[in-house]
Amino acid sequence: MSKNKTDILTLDSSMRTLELESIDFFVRMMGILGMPRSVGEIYGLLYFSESPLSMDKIASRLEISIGSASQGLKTLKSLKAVFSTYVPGDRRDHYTAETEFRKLFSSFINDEIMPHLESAKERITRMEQTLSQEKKLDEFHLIRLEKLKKLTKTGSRLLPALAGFLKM
Amino acid sequence: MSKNKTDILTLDSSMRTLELESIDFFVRMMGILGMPRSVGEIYGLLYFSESPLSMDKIASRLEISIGSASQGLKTLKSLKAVFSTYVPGDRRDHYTAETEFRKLFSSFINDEIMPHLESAKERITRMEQTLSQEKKLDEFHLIRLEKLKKLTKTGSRLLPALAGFLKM
DNA sequence: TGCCAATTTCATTTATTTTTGAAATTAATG
DNA sequence: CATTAATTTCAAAAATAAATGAAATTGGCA
Repeated sequence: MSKNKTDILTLDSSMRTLELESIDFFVRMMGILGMPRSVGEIYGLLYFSESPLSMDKIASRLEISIGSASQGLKTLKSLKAVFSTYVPGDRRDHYTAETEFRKLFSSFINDEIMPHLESAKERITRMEQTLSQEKKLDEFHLIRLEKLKKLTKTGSRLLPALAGFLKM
Repeated sequence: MSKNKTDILTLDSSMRTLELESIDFFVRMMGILGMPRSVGEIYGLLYFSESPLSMDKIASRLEISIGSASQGLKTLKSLKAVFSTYVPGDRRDHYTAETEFRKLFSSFINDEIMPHLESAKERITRMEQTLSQEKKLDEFHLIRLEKLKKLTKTGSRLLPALAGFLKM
């Protein structure tokens, strides 16, 4: 289907302007969070789309490959940033953006940050063991380690709380 | 000097273990924040170093080029994550890690996040102008835009407050 | 069941980022 | 102020990440 630009041209030009700004907006936002361009593009497109879009429509509107679209949607689905919507009479999946940012942050924090914090804690435990094997009492390194512990503890308390606290 | 591993071998092996864990720790942490490997390595080395280190000592301990060390220190200085310490009788600069994480977050938020939020706000303003030029009242897109506004507003209030709130 | 559209996967290509290394610059010391 | 150590800069190389495109897989439907 629509490998041409018919879809684009059916939008009036202010809508297209808006769509492009939205895509640009989310490409940058997702960029801050370390997400690849295509992920931001897809989310930005869906965010301002009134109807759910199929994968091939997404790919053709954004002029990216279906491989990229599939990969990007996979990422977005795993972050719960996008979900499939049933469209009668069409066997393709159709996608809608999750627009409650609180949810997005919540799964971003859980999926992308918390695992790192957990392994950081394990590493700190290992460091404590190493240090306690030392005969001499090493004040300096003990203090440094305490700071790291506080850092990870604060992080793993604060971040999930934060997502819950948001009203968006 | 010391292009050989004399420096390393003067550390007893538990200290070296600790140093390596610290480097690894911060390589990963900084990685989450999108910082290159060398930046994490340098910070990790300095974090667990009792004395300030010169650039060439940093480069040789980490086995990275002086170009990388210079570049990485530049980044860390701009983030106020590292500062120069005067060492008598040595004409080289010596570096010490800032260990108050609150400060680090604060300048990270100010330097790396806030500018994006500011330009996001400008983009939203432009989008509102585009939308208001439309004759028909477009409920859907208005709501979406409102959400974006709330997002940027919440972000630019919450993030700086957060850094101030931290006790680390 | 067998067909075919839709989607996923993944090896290869392309683009981007980081590191290197050497030349240029800066700054301290005799 | 000339010399040389220290540092920065930046073009090129190396490493890494992302996108492509085609083959493999999945899953609905006749």
